[in-house]
Amino acid sequence: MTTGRRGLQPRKQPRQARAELTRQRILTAAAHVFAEYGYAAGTTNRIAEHARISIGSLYQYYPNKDAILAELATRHLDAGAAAIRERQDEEEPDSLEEILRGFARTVIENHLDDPQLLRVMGEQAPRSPELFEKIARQERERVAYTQELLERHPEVRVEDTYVAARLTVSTIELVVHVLIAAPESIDTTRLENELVAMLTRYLTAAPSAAVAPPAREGG
Amino acid sequence: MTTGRRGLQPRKQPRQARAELTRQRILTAAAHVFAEYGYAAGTTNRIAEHARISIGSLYQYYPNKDAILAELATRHLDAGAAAIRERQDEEEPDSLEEILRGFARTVIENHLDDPQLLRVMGEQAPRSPELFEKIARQERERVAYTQELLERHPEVRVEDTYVAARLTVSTIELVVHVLIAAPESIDTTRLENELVAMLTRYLTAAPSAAVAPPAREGG
DNA sequence: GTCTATACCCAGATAGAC
DNA sequence: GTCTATCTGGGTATAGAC
Repeated sequence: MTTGRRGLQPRKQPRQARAELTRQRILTAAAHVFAEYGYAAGTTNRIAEHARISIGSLYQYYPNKDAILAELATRHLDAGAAAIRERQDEEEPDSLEEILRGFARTVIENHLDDPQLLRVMGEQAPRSPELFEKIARQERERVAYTQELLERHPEVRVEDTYVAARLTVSTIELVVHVLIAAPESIDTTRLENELVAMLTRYLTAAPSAAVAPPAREGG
Repeated sequence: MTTGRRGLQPRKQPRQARAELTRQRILTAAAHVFAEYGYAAGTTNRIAEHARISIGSLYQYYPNKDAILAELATRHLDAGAAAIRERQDEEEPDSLEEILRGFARTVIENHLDDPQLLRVMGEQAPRSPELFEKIARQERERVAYTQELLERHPEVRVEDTYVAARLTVSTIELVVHVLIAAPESIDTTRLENELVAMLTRYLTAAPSAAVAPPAREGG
């Protein structure tokens, strides 16, 4: 077995497969390193070290540090979008509460694997214009979808569906984001229940009831 | 008017006053620069430039970059804490709704002057252990205070006051934080109303009502 | 007490051998 | 295609003149 060959091709080129594997190793290492050290201290050297490849090799696969984080972020975003779309494809439950529950659960599940990394990505990462735009677009899509939902659902009672949709989307994402990553973490089922309860009541109660104080001087 | 003197003192020494003024200049410049460029790109050179002093002078007043940001953060935190305490000293309104409204309004007001800076501080700043601890302590205090409030208030109906308190505090702070800084901003009064409505309904409705689906098979 | 000039540090990125 | 060794850039921080 010298420089073997197995036919006419110069070599059974494993380029794509191996390369893809290496990329994956780098991403996994990067996720670990960013989660543990944060963005700034998550150096490419550390990432390479943790991936058991040299720094030179790392730069064969990614042009720079931001590109690595951007790919992690993109994958997370895509996974989230896919999960939501998937859920939408199943037929929608009737009650608003169950719809919200599905939404909350999806977001929670999407945050479970590596809350620390998610925290770093969401909070410390410098967002490139493209990434920023991607995030913004996804946000807008969710708000639009939610607004539409609020408008067609008979249980809903809110004055301004756009504001309500933004509040709903933001609340779920933000609260899940920080409470999952919080040091003293909350049971996820409970978190889901409370979020759902909060939003359901908000969206289905008559708007004026809670906002205006009970008439005081008779009328 | 040569090197004038006005009495026996070597000179009306303006040390403290001028120094304090310079510190303030630096802080103001830093706030501007951090808000505009973010933490990493908000270099000390830029800060000095914007404050119209030399980089050398800047380091006469602050030992390093983090110290500058830490002081900005500390001032914000202290201002917030003071505002809340102040509000507590006035007598508390009776209705839960008005209490929550006061809380929400205070947080909103505290975020109005420089949302961008707040965003950078909250999201990108490397938190030193001391600063981190300070933030955590303030968070715990607010949660504890809120929990106590929930426990003694007759309108409140929640299973777990601790979880409810955390959710309440997190929701107000997070949602205000991002929606104020959002590109397409929401009217603050509306934001306040919606938040108050959401939380009031959440905290005062009977817990089981919204969580359990309406009985389906008769019972 | 303020400045200019510069030293230092270290992470990102590259060159070139193998 | 992977490595080691090295360069580069620029931000932080300091030295020393004035």
